[in-house]
Parts: sequence; C-alpha cells; structure tokens
Amino acid sequence: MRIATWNVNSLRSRIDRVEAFLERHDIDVLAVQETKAREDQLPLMGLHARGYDIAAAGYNQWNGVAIISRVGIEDVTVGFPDMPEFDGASEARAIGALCGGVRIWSLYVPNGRKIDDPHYAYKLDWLGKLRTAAAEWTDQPVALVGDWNIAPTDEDVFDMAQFATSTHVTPPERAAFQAFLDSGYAEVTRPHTPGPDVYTYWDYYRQRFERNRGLRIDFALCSPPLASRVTGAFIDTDERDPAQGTGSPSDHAPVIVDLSD
DNA sequence: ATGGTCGCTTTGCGA
Repeated sequence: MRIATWNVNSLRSRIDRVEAFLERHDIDVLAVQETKAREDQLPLMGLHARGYDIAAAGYNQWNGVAIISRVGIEDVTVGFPDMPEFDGASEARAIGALCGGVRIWSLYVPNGRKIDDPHYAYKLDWLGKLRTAAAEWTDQPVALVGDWNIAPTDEDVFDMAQFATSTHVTPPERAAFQAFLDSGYAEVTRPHTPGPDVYTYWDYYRQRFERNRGLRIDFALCSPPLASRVTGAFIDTDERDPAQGTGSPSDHAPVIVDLSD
C-alpha cells in the first residue's frame, strides 16, 4: 500500500494537480491538509471517477483536513479525544479513518504564529493532547501524517539564524514532537530522505523553492506495527515546482510512504 | 526590521 500526505493549500484550486499526483504515483491513500473547502464545495467528480472516496472535516478560512482513499474509508473520526479548539472556532484539524486496515490520521498542527501569540500556547496544548491520545494506539497500525508545523532539527531549516525568534523551531515545539517518538512512534520518512537541504515546504515569495531555501515540517509517524512495514519514502519536489504541472503549486510538496502487506 | 506571494468567507488576514 502506498500512502501520502500533502498540504495542498486549497483543494479546489489544486484539484487538477491532486488528481494527476494520485495517478502518477499510484497512490492508495492521500491525507490532505488546508483543503479550504466546505463539505458542499469538495471537488468530488474527478476523484470518484478515479475510484477514490473522500472524508473531510474542519473548514474555516485557513484549515480543513481530508482523507482520500481507494482502499476504503471506514470508522471516520473527526478530532481526537480532548482535542482543544482555539477561541471557540470550529477548528477540526484532525481526521482519522481506517483505510485498508491502517488507521490514517490527517493532521494539520496549529501554526503557532508568534511565540507570544495565544496560538502558540494552543499549538503546544494541541500537540500534548494528541500525544496523550496517540499513546493509546501504539499496539495498532497507525499513521500520524500531515503538516506538523515543526522543524525537529536544525538541519530541517534553511537558515536557523532567520528563525532565532520564530515558531516551528523552539525547544517546547521540538520537545512536543520528540514526545511522540518517546511514545513509540517512528518518523519513517527521514531515513529514506536524509538531509541536509531536504525540505517539504518553501515559502511562495523570494523564490525560496528555486533557491531550495525551505523547511522540513511534513512527516509520517508510524506506530511500531506499521513502522515495521515501511519499505520506502520520498518527497515529490516536482509538485512544488512552478515550472511543472498546471496552475500554481502548493507551497508544500507531498510526502509518500510505501508499506508492505 | 522589512517585504516578498499565495488563497479566499478578498480591499485584510493567515500562511
């Protein structure tokens, strides 16, 4: 089975690229973030025509997560136990489903904005609550995939000096990420895509992609029963290339993981 | 310190 995660930055404006990506790489399950589409706005036709079903949740102006699968979508869960919300807004940033016998979670970790912003505390709270919930799932095949909005190591940042006072690299955020590994989850993409200079996100401006000045913030964390099935992983940087495909690209590249049966 | 570029519930805001 081949699964993938991709922050698409609007499913509607990117649907042609998404469908081409599914076909090009023969994807079985795609976890999507930043869909920016309500249930009634989901572009379903091309996906259904290609044999995919979709489960989506949590739209506001910036968010929205979904799971696109051609190996079934069962037992869909929106959010996880005790998931905190921000400012009373409906911010379902997590959707889980059983796809081909694997529980896949599409995660859009809160950005955090600025260190002194309440959104930063919310991010750490959110991650802590997810970790508590996820620690109960380690005996099952579980994948926690998505946009983690954390660069776990200095190598995951094109220029640490530029992030001296920024979120995504602070010790509490990195500790929150490490806590998942301490719970038994394995980040399965890095061993197959070693750095340096390997990223999954590049800002739109200042030609950051063309100069490969990016961040590695999209990951796939697998529980022990699933991690042992991983046979490979890669980052499809072509999907971030404005010179390739139709229309403007997302600012994130998809991350693909292969699993044995 | 600032600005650059995307998307959208667009003339502001979050990323």
